[in-house]
Amino acid sequence: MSVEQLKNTIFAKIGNASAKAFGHVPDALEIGFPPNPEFGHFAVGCFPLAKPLRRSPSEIARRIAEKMTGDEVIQEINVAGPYINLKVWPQVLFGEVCRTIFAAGEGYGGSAVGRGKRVMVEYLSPNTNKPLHLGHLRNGALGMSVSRLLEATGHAVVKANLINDRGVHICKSMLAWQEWGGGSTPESEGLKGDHFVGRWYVRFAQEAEKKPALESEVQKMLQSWEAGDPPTVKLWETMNNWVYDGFAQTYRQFGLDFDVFYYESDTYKLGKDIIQKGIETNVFSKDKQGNTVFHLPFDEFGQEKGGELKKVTVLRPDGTSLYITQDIATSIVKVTEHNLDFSIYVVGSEQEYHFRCLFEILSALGYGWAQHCYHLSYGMVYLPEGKMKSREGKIVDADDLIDAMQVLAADEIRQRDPEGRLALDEINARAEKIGIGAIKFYLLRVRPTQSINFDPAESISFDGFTGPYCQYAYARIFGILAKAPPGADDRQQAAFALLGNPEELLLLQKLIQFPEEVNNAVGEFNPSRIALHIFNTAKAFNQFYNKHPVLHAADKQLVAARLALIQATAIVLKKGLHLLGLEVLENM
RNA sequence: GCGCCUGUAGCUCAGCUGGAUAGAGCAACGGACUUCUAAUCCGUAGGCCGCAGGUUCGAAUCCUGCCAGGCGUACCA
Repeated sequence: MSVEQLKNTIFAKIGNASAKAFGHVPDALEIGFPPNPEFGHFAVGCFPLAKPLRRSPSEIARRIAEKMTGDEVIQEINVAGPYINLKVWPQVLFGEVCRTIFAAGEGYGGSAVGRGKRVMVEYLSPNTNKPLHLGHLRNGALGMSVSRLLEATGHAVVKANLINDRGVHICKSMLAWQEWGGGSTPESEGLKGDHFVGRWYVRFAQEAEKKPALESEVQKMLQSWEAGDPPTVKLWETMNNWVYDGFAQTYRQFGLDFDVFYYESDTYKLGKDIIQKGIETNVFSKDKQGNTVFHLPFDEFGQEKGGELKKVTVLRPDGTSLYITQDIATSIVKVTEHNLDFSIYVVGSEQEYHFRCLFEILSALGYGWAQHCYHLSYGMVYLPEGKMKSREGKIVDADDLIDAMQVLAADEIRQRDPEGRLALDEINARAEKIGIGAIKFYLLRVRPTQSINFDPAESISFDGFTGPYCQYAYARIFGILAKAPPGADDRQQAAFALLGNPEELLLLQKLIQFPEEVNNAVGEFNPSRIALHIFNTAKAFNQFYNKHPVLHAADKQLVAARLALIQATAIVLKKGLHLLGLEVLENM
């Protein structure tokens, strides 16, 4: 009997009793958990029956419960006001839940709701003129987690990275390096490629302040690039490749991966072609200044103060393309190349208007799939004044933060290893999982719409509602399993009837709820639900751990039952952390 | 001005498809390691759920108005 079947059994029983009491079989009841495990294991509120039966929820609960008796599944039935609280025999409750989890393994919590659906998650989307920063890390953590959530629910996921590799900002670092670089390279300077290029971008800004004429030189360089001037294109390729090498290192370290890369240098021309065709079909028109524009429908966008329809410019008078021009093309390429059922864009909330316009234009161009495009918008990451400034300006550099977190984690590990038994490799391997886990968890633990006030002290904490706290619970379980004598976890020996104290019940409740939370998280594209639930699971385990021995429990059957319970817990913790992009450790 | 988001404990946030006494982490204070890793656990304290109306048997949750902050408001990305 699975957890689902257990719930169905309860529904059936209540349905029967309701039929006896009122001649009415309810269809809208929901099963939940009582606030206090002592009330029971499951709770059913009778509010939805109040209207059809025209009686108070309390009376309904009382009269239904009167018609119910215990059986081989239900141990006890209690009424508390409008709630029917049920206790299930512990051997059934713990036994069935553990068996369900073991049978599903790391598939526990997943489902097949997305089977046959192909979905693209575009995320990160950096510019190639400077290194990644904290905002990119939030984007990356979100994109990766949402991808894994979709995979866990049966979707075929294509992870995409859209690289903004052309434009005047790219030319700035090119020009600066050409002028003052003196042939230096990332190798010669011992710098990551993206940091090296970013340095020239900053240099340009400094020089341009002194000498404004540089701005027009950059424009000239952009024109050379668009004209395909070989030396300019060569320079562009060289510097972009340096950046890609640097990004690749950061992706690898932060655990981000992609199935496909799109480059705006590839799509911006296609964008122009699509606009041309759209002009012929009257989707676009020219305004007085010579811009090619799209008029936004009044119903959804309203109008300008002057009473005219709002409009989006899709081509400048000189025929050069804009951000949205390229995005129109990329959106179309994505769908046609990958036959998508759904296309997700993980991009900050400051671009909400942009995406509303983009999807509107795609619709107007006749692409019905535009309604299956979704902008996964997330809030900004704000920095406290004056803190964590890097030399390059008021940003938190992604690589610096990752390094700093690993150093802190390594310090913590050494504190726990005063005799210096651990090899340096082992310390570093653990520090990487812990440090990166801390960052990802910190960025994912609030819902995407919330902006994050980056608090350096809190972000580096390993206590409380953090990734390392959850990882530690897993490591503790592993520690117990490693010390268990051979055969101690023989499940034939496990007497689940001996389980049922409040700590065990709370822990079990978290294991039962996990699949539902995965479902909610996917439905809302909201990994924070997983973060919260995994934290609560880890906390429930720690509470149990602190109060009840596992290996030293009174008898073998109890040891085996508790081992099964914590093995099931380990599966849920690992799976949940995986959905957030965190790795587990067997020792911390 | 208009649009979207946010406002819950000193701080950071859950709860927002209405239901059992509003929860958690951090910070503060007090406890628990000869016992499966104390990166842990237990306890204390801390709240006109931004304000005002309305709907409801019942509102942090839904509706209206207002206040405060953030983002956006298109020829930047």
